[in-house]
Amino acid sequence: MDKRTVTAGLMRSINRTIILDLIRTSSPISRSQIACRLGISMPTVMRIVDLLTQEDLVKPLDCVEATGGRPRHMMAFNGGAYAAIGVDLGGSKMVGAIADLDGKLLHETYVPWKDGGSEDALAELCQLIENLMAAPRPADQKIKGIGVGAPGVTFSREGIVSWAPSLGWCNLPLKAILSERFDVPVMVDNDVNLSALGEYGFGSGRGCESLVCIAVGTGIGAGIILGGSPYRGYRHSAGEIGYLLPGVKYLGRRYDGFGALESLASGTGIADRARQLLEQGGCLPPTGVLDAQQVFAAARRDECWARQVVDETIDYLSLAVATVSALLDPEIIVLGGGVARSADLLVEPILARLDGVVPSPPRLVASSLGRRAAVMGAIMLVMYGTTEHVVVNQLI
Amino acid sequence: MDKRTVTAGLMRSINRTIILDLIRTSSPISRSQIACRLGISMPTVMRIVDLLTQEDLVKPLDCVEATGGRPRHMMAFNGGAYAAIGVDLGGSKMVGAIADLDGKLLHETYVPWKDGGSEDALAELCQLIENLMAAPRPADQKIKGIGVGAPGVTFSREGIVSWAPSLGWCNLPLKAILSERFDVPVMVDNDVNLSALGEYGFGSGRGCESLVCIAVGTGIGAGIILGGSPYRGYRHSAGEIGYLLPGVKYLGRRYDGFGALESLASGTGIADRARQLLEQGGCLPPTGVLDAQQVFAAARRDECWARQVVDETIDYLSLAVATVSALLDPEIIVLGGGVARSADLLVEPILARLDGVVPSPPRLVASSLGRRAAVMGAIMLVMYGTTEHVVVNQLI
DNA sequence: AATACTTTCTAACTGTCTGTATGTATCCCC
DNA sequence: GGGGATACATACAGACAGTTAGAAAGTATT
Repeated sequence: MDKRTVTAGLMRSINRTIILDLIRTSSPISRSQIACRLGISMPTVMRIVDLLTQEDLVKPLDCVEATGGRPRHMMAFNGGAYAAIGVDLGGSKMVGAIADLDGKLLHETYVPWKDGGSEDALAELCQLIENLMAAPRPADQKIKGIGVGAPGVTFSREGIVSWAPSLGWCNLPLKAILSERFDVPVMVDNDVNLSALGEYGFGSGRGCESLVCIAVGTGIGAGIILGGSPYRGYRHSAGEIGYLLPGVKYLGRRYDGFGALESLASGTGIADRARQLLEQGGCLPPTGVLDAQQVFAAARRDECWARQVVDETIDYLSLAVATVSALLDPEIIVLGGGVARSADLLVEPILARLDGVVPSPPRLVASSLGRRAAVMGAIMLVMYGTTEHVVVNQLI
Repeated sequence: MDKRTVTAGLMRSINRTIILDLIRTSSPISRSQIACRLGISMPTVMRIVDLLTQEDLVKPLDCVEATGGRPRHMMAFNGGAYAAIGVDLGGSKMVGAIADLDGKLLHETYVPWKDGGSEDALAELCQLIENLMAAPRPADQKIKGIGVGAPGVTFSREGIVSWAPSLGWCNLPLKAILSERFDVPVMVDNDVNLSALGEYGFGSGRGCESLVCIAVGTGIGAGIILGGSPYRGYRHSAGEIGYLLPGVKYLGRRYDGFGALESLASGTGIADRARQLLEQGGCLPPTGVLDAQQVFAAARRDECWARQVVDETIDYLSLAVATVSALLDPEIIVLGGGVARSADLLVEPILARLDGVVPSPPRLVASSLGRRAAVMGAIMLVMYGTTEHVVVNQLI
């Protein structure tokens, strides 16, 4: 595909993007500060900030700052003027929220999944969106759009969910369907990419240049943000670290739908390993069914079998973190997904195991958004996607 | 760091970059075709192509193409007008070349490394460059610059080799030294990044959007090209796949200077494993010393011990390829480095092992530039680095 | 308190670049 | 040789960022 040529209009879009991002991350800030910080002339800043103010994306504050000369009039990002709807279609649940562009939650819903076919999932999604739209919020607040994260392969540019087995969706043109029905812009992406975007915009990775979010839940996946932009790969399957191989002996098999690493270290894998260990030892699992949460709880109580399962989990996750660090060297690695609720048991031991193992040890932190990460990422996706968000890059 | 704002001048640079790249990859091409292909107006194409012609980067051809109307005057990239010098400082050798911007080699030298200290390496490098500059070439051909690939950690923007143990260099401002001495632009980068850039520009990965070059030599490293640009990571240590861990049991150790994977599957590692196996079996290595080349040669003769070593090597490399594919999903993976001379023994078996293992199987091919990859990458680096090479990217 | 100084903000103008519109050149086909 | 088609050329208009100079609104100084 050919690169994009530039006209005066796109030049304005690029500068607008940069100024808006600066205001968003540095409010309150005055126009002269923007000019100085970006090395851009005052009139240009004036013109663009005026436009942003007209669009309600930026608002002047009352506060001024003394400088020895004429005082600065401070401006701020006006995230409250718009709301966005974000939905995270998980493997076993659906989390939806409506929030303003500052990331302030206005309303949130959580719907556990009834196991149904494709039609049902779509109908429930529409119902959820309708409920969120009806939630009470400031009278003059407009809706910017809807962002949806789907568990599977997505073509985010086209807005198509190409393959989401847990929903029974195949080549579903979700963007077309939803934007037709709700008459607002709709953005679609992979749920793990959205988690990464959420952490990048509102969570542990705020202000970072590059970030990888390792989401450990039903499966394991990684969302990759490089230079502020989600990296999706040539065949839309970057970040599929559930398919990493924790050893040569995992080579000779087929992994259809579930990868080698995730069959060991995902929530499901943790529970499986615990069950096996207990059965081996002659004990029955505590309550018949057993999930990762219970394993971690038992490990906190220092039960021997659970400690062993958790230790092995730490080993496997260390492998994943080492891989990401050695290959991509991101500024920060965020541990997310359901298992991240037990991140306090994981982060330090993983870092300890990586000492001396990888060339430059990563910053590894727990998700600060928890199960809301993908939803917040969807808000971010809408914010970026509804205005031309474009930057220049120096090759080399 | 703040993103870059745009003025009319940078707008011109961007469009210039895109037009030049199109001419380079699609010569011969007419100006009207460029306008049509890029969706840009004719006058703009005219103006920029005129400038490029004045700079001698583009030349009009005599040939015309009938169209039913006024025939197209074809233009072509004029790579022959400039030469660039590329040097690949390997762990055990120094390869240098002078080539024109089409990638046509004019002269090449190969200097095996005498083991000396920092001063020696630099002096020999300077000598090599001087020899290359003195090589006979077309009279009117100007020299665009010098590109150097160093085996270690480099800060390519600053032109500093921060840590190259095999040369004894630490924080050496190579760019400053060489550009002072030779009075031409100098670019510095990691040798593996340059191999990737070479394959991307002139080798197996020509025209690809993203590429990972896995270089298996004394060590193992990967060069990563995403969106036409080398990706180097936040701490300049992306692509260090020599440090991948082929199993949980490799966790509890320290790897100083040599990673887990490369101690098994690099040229050195292959020789080590072969030696161990032979000693175990009571045989002595054929000639006392033993290197990877000999192991592959023996495997071709179907000697049992060598087949086993090669099979294990294939397993380890499959792990590396699977990792790259699962995490980055590049358009193409190129197998390079010294071991790639035996790529015919490796590529097919690796692909076979990956069938059903990774979500979307990669295109895996052998390097087509061989030991010249990094040198050609250096040429590429000079070509990109000496003119403002800049593009726009849509975030999201 | 009046003045000088400093910094922010505003307005008019200039320069650069791309696009549009129109004109010209050069072929093929009849 | 004329009509049609396509490529190339030129003149002008529009959009945008930068420059310059000046007004506004404070603080420091005398």
